[in-house]
Amino acid sequence: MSETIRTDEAPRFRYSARLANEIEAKWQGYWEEHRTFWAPNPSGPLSDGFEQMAGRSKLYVLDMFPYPSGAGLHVGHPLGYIGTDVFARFQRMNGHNVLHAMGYDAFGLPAEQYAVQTGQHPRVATETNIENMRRQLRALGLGHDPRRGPATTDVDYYRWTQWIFLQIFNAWYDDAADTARPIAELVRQFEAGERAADDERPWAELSPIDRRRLIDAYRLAYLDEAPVNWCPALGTVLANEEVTPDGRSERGNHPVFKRPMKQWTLRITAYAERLLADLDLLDWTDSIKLMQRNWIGRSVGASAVFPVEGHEGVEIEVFTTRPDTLFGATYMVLAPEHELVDEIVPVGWPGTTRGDEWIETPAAWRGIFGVDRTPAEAVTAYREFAAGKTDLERQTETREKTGVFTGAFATNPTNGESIPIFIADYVLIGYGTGAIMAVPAHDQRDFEFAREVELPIVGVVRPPDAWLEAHGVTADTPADEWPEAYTGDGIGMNSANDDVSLNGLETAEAKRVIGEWLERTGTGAPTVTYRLRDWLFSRQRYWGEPFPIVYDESDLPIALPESMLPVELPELTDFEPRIVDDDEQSLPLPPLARAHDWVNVELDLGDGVKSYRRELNTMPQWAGSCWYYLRYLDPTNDHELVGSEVERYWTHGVRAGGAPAAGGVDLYVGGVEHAVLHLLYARFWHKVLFDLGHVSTPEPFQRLYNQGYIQAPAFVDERGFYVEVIDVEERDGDYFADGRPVTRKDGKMGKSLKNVVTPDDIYRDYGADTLRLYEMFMGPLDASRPWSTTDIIGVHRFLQRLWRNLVDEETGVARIFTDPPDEQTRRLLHRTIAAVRDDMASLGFNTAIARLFELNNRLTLVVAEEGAAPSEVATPLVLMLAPLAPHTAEELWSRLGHEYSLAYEPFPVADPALLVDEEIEIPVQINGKVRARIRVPADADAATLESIARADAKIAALLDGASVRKVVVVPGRMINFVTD
RNA sequence: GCCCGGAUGGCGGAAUUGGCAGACGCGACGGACUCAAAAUCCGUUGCCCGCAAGGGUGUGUGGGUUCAAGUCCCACUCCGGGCACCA
Repeated sequence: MSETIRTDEAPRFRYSARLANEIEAKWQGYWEEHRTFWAPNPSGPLSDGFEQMAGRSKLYVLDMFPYPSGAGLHVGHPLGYIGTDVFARFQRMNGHNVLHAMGYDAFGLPAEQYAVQTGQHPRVATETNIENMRRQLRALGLGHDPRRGPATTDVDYYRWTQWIFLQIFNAWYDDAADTARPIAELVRQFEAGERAADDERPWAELSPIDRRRLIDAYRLAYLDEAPVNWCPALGTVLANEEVTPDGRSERGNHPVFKRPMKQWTLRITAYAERLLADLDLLDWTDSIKLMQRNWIGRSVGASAVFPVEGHEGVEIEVFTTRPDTLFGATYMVLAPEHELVDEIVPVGWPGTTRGDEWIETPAAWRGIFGVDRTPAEAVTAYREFAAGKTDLERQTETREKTGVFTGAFATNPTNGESIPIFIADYVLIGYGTGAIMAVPAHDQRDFEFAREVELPIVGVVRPPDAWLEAHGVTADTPADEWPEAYTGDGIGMNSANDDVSLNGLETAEAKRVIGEWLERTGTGAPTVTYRLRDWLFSRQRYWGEPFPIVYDESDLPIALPESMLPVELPELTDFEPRIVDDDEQSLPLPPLARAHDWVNVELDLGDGVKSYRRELNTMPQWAGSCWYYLRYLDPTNDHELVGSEVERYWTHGVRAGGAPAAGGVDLYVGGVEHAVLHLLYARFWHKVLFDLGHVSTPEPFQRLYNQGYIQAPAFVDERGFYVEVIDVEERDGDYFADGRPVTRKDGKMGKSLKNVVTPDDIYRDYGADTLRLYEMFMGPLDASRPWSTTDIIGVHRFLQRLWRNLVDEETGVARIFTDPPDEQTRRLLHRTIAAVRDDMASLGFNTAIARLFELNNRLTLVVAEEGAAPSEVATPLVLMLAPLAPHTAEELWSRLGHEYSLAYEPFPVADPALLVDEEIEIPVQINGKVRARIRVPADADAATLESIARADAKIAALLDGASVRKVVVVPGRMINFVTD
């Protein structure tokens, strides 16, 4: 139910929704007309007015790129946008040249899916949605620079997205220099013989095709045939980051399958170490840094090579974090998909030795599908079993270890032991080398598998006595009688050969010694491995950026020259992704394949006009959002991504306290859901651009702030379905919809929970300033909090009272007197200014607003007495209100007699002399309990305070007869008498 | 399972380095204005005992450090988030 204000009876100039709407429309028009929020660049077409900014320091405030949804905004969306706007306006008043703008991340699935359903071009829906969102955001009074709001779908924009892709494609990572370099430098190194192909063949002996293959393998963007996340329901492949832990698509929650496919991949892993290390330069919350660290997943250990017996030159490389346990490796495990498996599987089962005894392959080794199969059959059966497991089954399963013997053996390089090679699905193809050495005594998974399959367990680290005791064993108990693996550190044992001994060494020392030995003997080396995988970068969609890539008859990719950009999306009428066949193994057929005239082109790429085939995939939605913050800086530049002077001006590092600054955006506000995906991808692209000299800072976002979500009451009926919140009524604490009981189940506001409140409703009932103020007042910006329509009235009343304190409700004329206010009011004013300044600087808008409430409450008393407000209070109060409720503040400012906008008026500064009181009240405690309060001079010393306290009648009475053991006096704070 | 957050009145939330718990707002209650209602204005409002003065108690639970703990330490409960067979 809306709070309808009976405007017909209210005074003409009472602050009501009607008046607020009038004021808001007026000032939104004014700001637009006067270009109030145009932030001038130091040079170039957007530099008009830069001289007037001389002496001001720059500030770049940024919101995460919004997707223009067809549903329009609900009140949860603009929370962060309001926060950045308040901060930007505050800092503008503090003398900064503030850049604040908003564009649209407009490629992507929803528009395309809508297009598939309706046959309407996605551009149409996208443009309508952007228009609607612009309207809703404009009504909020956000102070954006309207010249800087590109959409990723603009040809002028995606031309540069394609250009960045070309930079990435035409670069390689120079590990020695730890930087990306133009690919031409690599070609030159090969030509000059400074570098040879992996197979040692000299450049001169390579065919042109082989040369291209060789170079392509170094590029930061490369085609890779690898198992990828294939989502048939979406008709596309997905990046690892877009797949949920239970193996479903993050968008739409559809099942995702692993399929080998040839796809574009970006070499983000080359940057793993820098992405990790440079987190230290950033002012981000620890939790976001931690999520990035976890995603990158650095782990330190060693690689080791195990020769496969009977196969000359065939080796299995493993990674281990516990190289000190190498002597305890009693078997190996390959991931079922490992490429060596087929090569090493023998025709028949071999025998093996156990102690001195020669035995046939034990039944337990041959797998769970019967013992009468050949090794090849057993391997095939196991692979089918493993691949058939859905990810959900893997979740719910008790994680019982299964696996099968390949029939092959490897040699443990430390002790020469012959150890069997298994495949098992507890080893993942996607991590490390997809193969492990198994040390069952010191790894719980290996231990469980060894128990299951009857493999030997040899202890090589002596556990501490406490562990032995807790597990009911002694130091003499063989490891295969332990109840579980010992995975901690300890003293090495059973670990010596003629060349090296780890016996008696602490774990850390043993790791060092064996690392040296591995390196010396060429059987391995200390290594660092990352969990991060390269970024799968192609999608089988229509509504995305086409790749600036063509293929010739060799099927190898060829980058188009910059001069051929943009590669525009061809017009289609059917946008649906298809699959080649209707079975499980089906392959995606991108919609662009149907644009035959576009796909097959005649081009002159330097050696005459020839026929080429265009790349059919498009880029993922992340592509456009990886770099938009750079385009905001120089949106009209048609010969550069961003002009370097402009780029340096807006992104040079400023960090308080002299700590090393990463530079980039000064304040970046957005939801925590982008903690890994967008923020990792954007950092990666930025670093590539940095390495190649296109940007001047190593990081894109100096300070990141995660705003919370607006939650809202939601209700489910007996069947568990959500019901529209508007249909729910409350009776004595119970809830009913259409007379049926429903249960309250709050959650993030959104269409799916049917609990959406739109900003348009709130504008209508209260005005945009009330909405802004309410969202900022609800709680700290970084916390999620429940929307409460009843609470809004509080901030609306505040605006109404403040307005009434300054303006006659009947005539609209300001009621101001110029005499100074009383001393108490003046002191409160200056305390308020000091507190509001601090709060706004630290984004503590909720407490800043509370302070303004207090000052206004005081002003109400003054006005009641005097009939008008002292201008010495009114003026700073309006200025302090301006960032939060800009329309109302502008209107008051103008009614106070000012001709121009207050957007660049200096924010009030407190007089320090008025912040200190001469006399203060402090509590007097007896044994920690407050028994009295005394008024004392603010600078009274401890002795004075004690004597004043003792003189207090009540304290004197309570202390009478008690023996005071101790007196704690904190001058300016409190006094505590401790008695026996 | 591992790693991060968090828990304060009926509700949203305030509380520098340990120093008066509950700022500010909502709601509720009482009053003024009104024929009446809404709006507006004034007052009260953590809980318990008490007519009152006043006293007791109180920041998820249990313990500890301290003259003093929402804040620090230990153990736990619940809620939210991230990761998860990561070698």
